Amino acid sequence: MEQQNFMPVLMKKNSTNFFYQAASPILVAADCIIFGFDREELKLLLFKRKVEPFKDGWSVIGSFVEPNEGVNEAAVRVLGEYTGLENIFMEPLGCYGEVGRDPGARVISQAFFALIRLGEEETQKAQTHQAHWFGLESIPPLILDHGHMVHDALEKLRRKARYRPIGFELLPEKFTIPQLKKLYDAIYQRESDRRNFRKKILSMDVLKKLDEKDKSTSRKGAFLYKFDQIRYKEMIEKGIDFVL
Amino acid sequence: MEQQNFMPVLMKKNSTNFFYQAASPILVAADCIIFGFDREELKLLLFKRKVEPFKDGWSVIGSFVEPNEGVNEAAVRVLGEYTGLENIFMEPLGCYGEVGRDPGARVISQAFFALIRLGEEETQKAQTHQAHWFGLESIPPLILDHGHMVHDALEKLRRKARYRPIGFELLPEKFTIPQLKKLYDAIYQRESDRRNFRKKILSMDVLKKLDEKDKSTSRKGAFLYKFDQIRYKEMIEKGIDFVL
DNA sequence: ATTTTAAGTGTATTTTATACGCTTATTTTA
DNA sequence: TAAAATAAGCGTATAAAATACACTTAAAAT
Repeated sequence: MEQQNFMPVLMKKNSTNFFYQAASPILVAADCIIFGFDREELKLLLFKRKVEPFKDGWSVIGSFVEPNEGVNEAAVRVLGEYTGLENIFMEPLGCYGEVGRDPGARVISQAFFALIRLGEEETQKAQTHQAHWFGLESIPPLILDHGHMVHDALEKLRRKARYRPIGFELLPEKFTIPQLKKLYDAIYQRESDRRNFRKKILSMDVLKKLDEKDKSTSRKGAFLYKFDQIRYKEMIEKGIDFVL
Repeated sequence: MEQQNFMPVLMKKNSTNFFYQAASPILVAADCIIFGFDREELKLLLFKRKVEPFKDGWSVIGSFVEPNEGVNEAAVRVLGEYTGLENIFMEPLGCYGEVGRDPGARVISQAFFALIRLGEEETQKAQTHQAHWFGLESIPPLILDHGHMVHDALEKLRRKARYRPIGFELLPEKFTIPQLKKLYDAIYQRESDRRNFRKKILSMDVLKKLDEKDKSTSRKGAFLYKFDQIRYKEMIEKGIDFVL
């Protein structure tokens, strides 16, 4: 935390390595765009910034990368700090590196996007961190280029969800086919055919049917399924596409 | 180039902004994985590193990001410095940010991949910079995590080429359908059906047929085509997929 | 004139996507 | 307690796309 922190990254300060000596260190941030699904709606986690500039503006969560942690590690740390969750699906979104993007300093941000299943606890926990889950339709203006990041994240989520079953990251371990359909319809903001959706997902053979039913949304009840990871890996190895 | 370069990124050195003050700047590099196509084979541009550590090892081209340039700008500069080319197709690949990835210092690398049409000049020019074009089958061991970057770049190229016509970036303005097929077969390392390939690409209606023929590869000669950018943009807007 | 070869055309078959009617299990209500 | 209502689930018919492969053509080489 002291001033000396500005330099330790340069281990060979007085070496003859011209290129490394001439280089200028820059602040690097890891920002996480976090999506959640509460079985009804796709949501985005935002929080009220505590520091200037743009204090009290809405932003995605993030932190500067420490000298002794990798960029991915920093993202995992950030996610843990704000949500208390570990082992969350997360992957890199991109680098935001314009010179003037942060008036506070020259900061480069590596953005990530993460997917979370929302239960009661998660929604509650958000409150305690001055954070809030927003429906996709009601996202407030964001600071810096965070609006841009969120836009890119949504696009990536849509693209990604087509050929990797990341949708499953947003559902509980056991889920029904109508629930899965609802999620995909939320991601793509469309209304797909119930019967064809079922046919397609079942034909992929990556779902394990359970004997239990979920009766929360209909009188008849819908059978619960689990995602079959082993079968999915086989599919990928054989080069079969997963397109929903 | 002087020592003062270490600090200017922090504009508010003595402000009350705790977070920014506590943050540790890090070296940021922009690295470019450059693919080229010489009408026969897909190739990768590598060069012999001039500085320690790993002097004389093969690496992709790159440079540290300057305080007064964006990360993307840095990539464009690097590409220009090494190839003399501008307006090249390039897009971000990802961030490589492990703590120990570069023993010379804590360096985070933002990687990009670029596509270049290879003529005589380009191949010659490479020589002058201690650079060399390698066929994909004969890539030498690379320094640091550059092998990893190249692997990722190839994967991304393959994925990307399926639904964006980036293949056209690798061909001259006028090209024949057999040439285009050869390129896609090189990217995917397969042998697709000549007739079906033609049918598919023509059905997309993004090629403008010219009256000229290219006779360099057959007695009969093959008609030359141009890529119809306007038509392509229309397609994208209508949400039509481009899959080869 | 005949052969050779890549380029180009056409067609038949299989696979996949889409549209949509019908049945089922269960709860509500009449 | 029978009828109505509804989400879940099943099946089938049609359209579109992918694949396989036979055939024709243009021009140079023999």
